[in-house]
Amino acid sequence: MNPTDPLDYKRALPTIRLLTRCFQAFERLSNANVRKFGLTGPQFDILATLGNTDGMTFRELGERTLITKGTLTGVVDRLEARGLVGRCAHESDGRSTRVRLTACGQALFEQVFPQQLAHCSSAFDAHGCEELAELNERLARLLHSLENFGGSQSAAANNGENDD
Amino acid sequence: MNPTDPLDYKRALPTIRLLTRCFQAFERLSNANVRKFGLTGPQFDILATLGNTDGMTFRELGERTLITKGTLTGVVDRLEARGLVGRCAHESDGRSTRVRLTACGQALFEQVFPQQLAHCSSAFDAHGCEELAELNERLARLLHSLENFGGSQSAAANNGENDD
DNA sequence: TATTGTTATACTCTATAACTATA
DNA sequence: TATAGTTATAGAGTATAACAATA
Repeated sequence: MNPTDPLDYKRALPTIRLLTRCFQAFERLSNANVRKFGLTGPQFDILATLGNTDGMTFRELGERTLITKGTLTGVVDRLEARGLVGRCAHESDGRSTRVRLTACGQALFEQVFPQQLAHCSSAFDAHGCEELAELNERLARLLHSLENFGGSQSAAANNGENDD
Repeated sequence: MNPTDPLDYKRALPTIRLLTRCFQAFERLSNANVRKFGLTGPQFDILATLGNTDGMTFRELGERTLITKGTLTGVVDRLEARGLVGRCAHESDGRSTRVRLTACGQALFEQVFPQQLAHCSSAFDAHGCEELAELNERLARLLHSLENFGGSQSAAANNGENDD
């Protein structure tokens, strides 16, 4: 049972199942909370990515949230229609648009983000810091493999940096 | 830094980010392959869940794939329109419908499932069996917390048992 | 009354590609 | 020519709730 035996194509199956189920369980938890604020998952992602920044271009926003440009226009449209984000011209590149939170969007971000984090984090209460740290190490290694696999996959996305 | 300190609401954030990014990276990998067969993610889920079974009711299929009944009708409709699954009356309960793979669906399952598994598993090649086993242990513990959190969350789903 | 599955509604996201305007 | 973002199209999944048939 060589760990890199190409014939043993089933060895990753338990990991795949667990990863999927963990994420789905987390997402249910997360979405149920986010929807109370009238936000969808992608909308919250954008709010969280724009929070505590000067705003960013569609391209940057797309790279961070893994939403493609055509879709992003629609999602941002809906947030703009609700007065949560605004578009403004880029200072130096006439092709670019900068998206940023409005005062209203910033207020919502400040209300939702910590509350959302607290809500989701409480599901991790049974797990000590060391346990999480070890899990993180292993997930980080796996992430590296998954993102660099094949080469046809697009460059690693670097999701939001908000940590307050 | 008490591991269960309720005030430390940010301690789970790195885990949440890694879990999300791992799953997204895996899903890109998985979906890219599945789409070559003209299947969407949910459609493949259903195919994989029905494979090597006698079929099952909508309720059971919904519990395993985490797709709600209204949506499930639509997804099954599309698979049925392509001749991959069929509906038949339940033997003992007149309210129930049994969904099962057609010969054509079974053939597609046998073609796609192992190939998909091999495709996805190769992204795990750099990880030894012991490393995966430890990751699995930790994910299983986390899954238990996530699925049992709050109590308002529905019972744990038990995704497919296909392992061939 | 409760459950199974269908139907209906309305929306959000997705993939894809053509298009514009700038660079 | 290449890039940034918009528009158009067509579909597919989602949440929600009302509904019919059966238990």
